[in-house]
Amino acid sequence: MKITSSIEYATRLMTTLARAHGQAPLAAERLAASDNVPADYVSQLLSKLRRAGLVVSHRGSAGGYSLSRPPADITLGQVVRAVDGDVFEDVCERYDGGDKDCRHQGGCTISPVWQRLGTLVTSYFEGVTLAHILAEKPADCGAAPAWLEKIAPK
Amino acid sequence: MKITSSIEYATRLMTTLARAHGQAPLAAERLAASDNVPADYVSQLLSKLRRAGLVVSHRGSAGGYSLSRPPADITLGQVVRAVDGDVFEDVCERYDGGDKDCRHQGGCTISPVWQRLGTLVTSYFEGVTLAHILAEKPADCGAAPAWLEKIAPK
DNA sequence: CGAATCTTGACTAAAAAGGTCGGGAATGGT
DNA sequence: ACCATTCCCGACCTTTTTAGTCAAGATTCG
Repeated sequence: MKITSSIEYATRLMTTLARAHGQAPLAAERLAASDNVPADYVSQLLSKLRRAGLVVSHRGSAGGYSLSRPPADITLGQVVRAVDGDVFEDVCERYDGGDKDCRHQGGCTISPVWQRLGTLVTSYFEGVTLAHILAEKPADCGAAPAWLEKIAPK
Repeated sequence: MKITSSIEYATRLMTTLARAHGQAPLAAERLAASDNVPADYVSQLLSKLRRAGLVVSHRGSAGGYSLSRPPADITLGQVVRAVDGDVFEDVCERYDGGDKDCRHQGGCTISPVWQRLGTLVTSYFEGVTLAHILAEKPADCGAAPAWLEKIAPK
């Protein structure tokens, strides 16, 4: 299980856009450079983010992208769904387990485990907004900022 | 993000073995048939599970596999690690984000989000044992059994 | 008009997932 | 001792997904 590059990249782009919220739009090429993402790939991701309604674009010189709404109103879940489809794919639909082990037969003790994990991950993503990410001061990887404690207490 | 077939299959196999714990070993071929997993694939998975010390094998006729310890002492995390390596891959190691966005530069506001998700998923997997899965009566997919509430309250 | 910028879809290369195959090495029953 | 049964292991193959590239076209601003 892992975070794909699409998700990583899109999150970086959105974070950078969030930082520039209220200011002039940022061109794809500038975003690519500042976030260290391949330029042509950025366009693709931004298009998806636009189709999902998370960013708005302006063409022409001085054009570019900006957030469609305040950082606090955009969740990571929305970003992930925009670029990668479902946050968590339903395993029961892919491997139906023949006669014994999945819901298609109505008797299944394993599925609830996957279902609940899906819920857990999905609600985690829904709980994190761009504003959360911005609010936090740069910190070493692995440090758990305070706001995360509320979403995912341990 | 999704559950791979290796994980799904391995979980089925382990659950079946757990059900037969204390009884005679089960041959790979029988396991394959009862869990509806390709036979040659099963062997591969069982070998990995054995190398990880989760099952023991017996050769010869009447041979087969059985759990190496009681179902309550085997977690899903151990199963996942046995067949798929890390439960959750560290995204920071793959995409280092150049100068700005990751720990390599010591300033990173996004990484904690992935780190915490990793922790969340990992500890979820660690919290579920084969005994938990066995204890639950067959139920429709999506139903959340009581014991899951303790591990992943919602 | 023309430069800057987005838009789209097709294309490709590399990696991972998913699965297959075959030859060999133990083991237990008879 | 023999032999069927079963595990053991690595190499191989196919398909899907991921990651990235490219080029032609459509808008917009100055």
